[in-house]
Amino acid sequence: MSAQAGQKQGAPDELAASAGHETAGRLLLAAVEAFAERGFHATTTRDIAQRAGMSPAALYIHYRTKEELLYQISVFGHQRAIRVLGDASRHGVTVADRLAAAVSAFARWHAEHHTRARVVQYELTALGEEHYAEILTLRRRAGDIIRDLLDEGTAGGEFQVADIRSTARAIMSLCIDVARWFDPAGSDSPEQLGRLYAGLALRMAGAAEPPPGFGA
Amino acid sequence: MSAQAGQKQGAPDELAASAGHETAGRLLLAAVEAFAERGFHATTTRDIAQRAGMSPAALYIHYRTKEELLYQISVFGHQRAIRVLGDASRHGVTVADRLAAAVSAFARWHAEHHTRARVVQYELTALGEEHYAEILTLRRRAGDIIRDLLDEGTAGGEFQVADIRSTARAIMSLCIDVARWFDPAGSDSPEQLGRLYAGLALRMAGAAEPPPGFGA
DNA sequence: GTCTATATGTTGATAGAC
DNA sequence: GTCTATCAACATATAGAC
Repeated sequence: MSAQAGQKQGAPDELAASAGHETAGRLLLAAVEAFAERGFHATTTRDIAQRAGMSPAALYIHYRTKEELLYQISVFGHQRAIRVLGDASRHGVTVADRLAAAVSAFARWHAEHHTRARVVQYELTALGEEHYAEILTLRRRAGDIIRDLLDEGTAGGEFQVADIRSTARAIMSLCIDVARWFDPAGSDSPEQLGRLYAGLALRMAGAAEPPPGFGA
Repeated sequence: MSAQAGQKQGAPDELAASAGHETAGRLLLAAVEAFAERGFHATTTRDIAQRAGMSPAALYIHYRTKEELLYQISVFGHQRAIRVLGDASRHGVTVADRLAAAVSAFARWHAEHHTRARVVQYELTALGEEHYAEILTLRRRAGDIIRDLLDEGTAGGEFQVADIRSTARAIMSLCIDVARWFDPAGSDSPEQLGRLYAGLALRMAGAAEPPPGFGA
């Protein structure tokens, strides 16, 4: 795969652009692919540089360490995922609509960006201590979005949830795990998956089923 | 942590025993911990040997390669998880009871054995091609257990599932992801988690809610 | 079966030319 | 800003003594 693999023609990648420098952005995309395939620790700086079409030394002009690459990917990925989740969670009149929109968007993000989601969700522990703590703060924000929706829906009688904290965690967990198994060559599109997961989340929340013919 | 970390006093570990030789078993347990902490590729044979209290060379008396250690862990772990799932799935009169039992047991296994479950579920891709294919066959069997239950319940009118294949995958996915986040120091016990997840799975399957006071 | 010692290659990161 | 060349540390796996 080339350094631009996964990059749609003419659609500038946000992650690459976030680096501020063209070469730095290319290295960032190369690192995502390498980390997703082999994991952070097993990825060599040589591999990253090679995927970006550069010499091993070039990496250190743009990033102090290999860990800094992971950190940039992690921060940006979390920010995007949380934004997608948060925006969708304000998109709807009823709480059920908003939960469905939030879950649909979050699951869909993990399917569409499954490669970088894999790095974002599974390589966290390779971060340095300070960077790790910083990311955990971001993650708490994401969990709170779902929990607030369950809180609101339960208080208003639209949802029936015995354990809000655990149920919110389960819904997040369901969406996150998409990054592990999703295969773009499989039969489900990210959109279909999002719709399906929205329905599952509503059921998990004990929301009243829509009458047949509505939704689904 | 010592090589016996996680090992309850006097309770012989099945995984260790499966090696057939005491030292080989100790190396297997050491490898599980190392792979879970750092990932397969990033784990050194020195680290494994050291955790088992042996010299680096001792590993190669019992295992030809580092990959063979992962393979043994993977086969045994999958066999156990599938057995736990399959046994529970025959435990109940109604389909709903059996689905609840299966999900409860499967989620609980991932919580109780979260360290080895992490290796089993997330280090698959580090296996050699043949070993990987072998494990995939095992995994398909696990997925089929849940799918068969959804099939049966839907045919009998007890469940309401639009997309059986995807819903079965989602239920499996929910349980598997427990290995990623479960913290034994957290507030939920594996048993509580199993109960909660059984209820969530029933809802995902569109099973009729038990009247208040029954179950939950 | 376990050890010490080591062969052979690779690693993250740097030095210095251009 | 990028390259080639390189360092010191570390990797997997093996040889041979006990």
